[in-house]
Amino acid sequence: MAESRRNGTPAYILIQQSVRRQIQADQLKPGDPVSSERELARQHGVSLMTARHALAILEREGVVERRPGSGTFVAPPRIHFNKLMSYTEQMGSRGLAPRTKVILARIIEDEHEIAARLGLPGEGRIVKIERVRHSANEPFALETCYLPASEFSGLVDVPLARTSLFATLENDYGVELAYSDEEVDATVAEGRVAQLLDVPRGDPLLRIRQVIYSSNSKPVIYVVGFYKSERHSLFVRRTR
Amino acid sequence: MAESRRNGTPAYILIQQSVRRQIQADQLKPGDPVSSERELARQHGVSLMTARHALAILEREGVVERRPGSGTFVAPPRIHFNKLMSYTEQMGSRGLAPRTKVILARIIEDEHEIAARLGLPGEGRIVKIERVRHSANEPFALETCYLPASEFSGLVDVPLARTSLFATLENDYGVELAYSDEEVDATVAEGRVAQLLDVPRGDPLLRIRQVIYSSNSKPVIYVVGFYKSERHSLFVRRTR
DNA sequence: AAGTGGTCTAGACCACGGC
DNA sequence: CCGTGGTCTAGACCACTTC
Repeated sequence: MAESRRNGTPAYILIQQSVRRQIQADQLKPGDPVSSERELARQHGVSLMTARHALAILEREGVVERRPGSGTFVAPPRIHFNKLMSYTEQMGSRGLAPRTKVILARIIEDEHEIAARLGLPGEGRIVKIERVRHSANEPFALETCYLPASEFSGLVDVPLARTSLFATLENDYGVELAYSDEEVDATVAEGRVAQLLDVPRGDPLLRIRQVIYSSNSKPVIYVVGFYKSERHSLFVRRTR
Repeated sequence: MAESRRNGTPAYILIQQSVRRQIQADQLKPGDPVSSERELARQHGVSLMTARHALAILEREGVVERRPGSGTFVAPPRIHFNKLMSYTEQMGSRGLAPRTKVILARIIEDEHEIAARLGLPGEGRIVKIERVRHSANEPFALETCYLPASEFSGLVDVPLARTSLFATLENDYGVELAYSDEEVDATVAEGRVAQLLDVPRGDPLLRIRQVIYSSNSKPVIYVVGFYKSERHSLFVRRTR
């Protein structure tokens, strides 16, 4: 095998990264042609199939569009359908600064239903973090996260107002978040939720309950979120 | 190139089909091992990379799971996350009989916003179909569909109370539905919607606006749906 | 040790797009 | 026409799981 890999990283991932970097650095804009398969293969000293593999994954992720007979092009600014992203990442991808207020961060017990969602025994200790998300100095979401305290009790001391929960988990705890299953429905604002979101009671809210799993399919976070309806909608892509 | 293709169909698609057939015919149940890459390659007289390609696609579709060092296995009966299904199909998959009442089916004009969603010129004629979905003899959803009248004006005469719109489009019109983009938010029941759904005004409703595209990426249907919240929630899977 | 999936090579021919 | 992506070959080594 040619020494196309610097360390243990597969060559096709290095190629993806190099293309992604060019897009991120605005050297390539939507619609611009990406180096062709043959070109990438040559540049990286790699076989054609390997360069193809890299582009195939970028295409599947929607980063790039391939037009047979014509070339490979940077995909138009896509809405990130069905993409698991933290609030920080979502805001960042729109060039906005996230603002978060932590309402509560402590360890709770005897929440059997939540423990069950996390696959924990009934009396499992749980980290509970309640945050209000702001945009334009106005609250628009209330998100309550629950995590197993056995692994993540240290989170209660992390300054989550300015640190991303996703980033902390991935960087400091070595957790690789992989996917989430969400249940979406509609409710109306009441009591504490109405108060924290600063909306009249009776206003419609989108409620999203999600379980986020790590790459080994273990539940890591259970999140219940309430979103002001006129400020937030959810985009989903379904395929047949 | 070896004559691995009978007609013009690529070999990797034929391999996919053969695996799918075995699963469909219950010869392979969830958890059962699928023939290994090398075995499939031999069976189909094809190179390893080609067999791999076939399995890679089946994996991406969630049909199959690959465990390095171990094998490839039929994926467990997956909940159809992010799957584009008609109401009829959804009910059918739960063993329930669909019940639908057609409120309105006619051709409208001068609906510029809707025409825009369908990619039509402003004054395009549009088929509008309004239906109430029932379950347990109780209305739970109001769905309004819009389609370009240029192609689908015949739909106003189809008995859509007992015929699936998806099935009609796919069978009678030769349209291949491919994917949909949905925007989900929360509203409250008001006026005509509250009346048709038989709920008090002010009750929370889930609103889903979706554009359904055919396989050539042309918008075919625009649907606005209102769903009783306590009877309906939406499941979404996101991946990182 | 044998078998599996994951990565990779160095070529090949095809259909199609744009000039 | 040449360059592009799409398909394909006949091998190879690796890390891993299973026995």
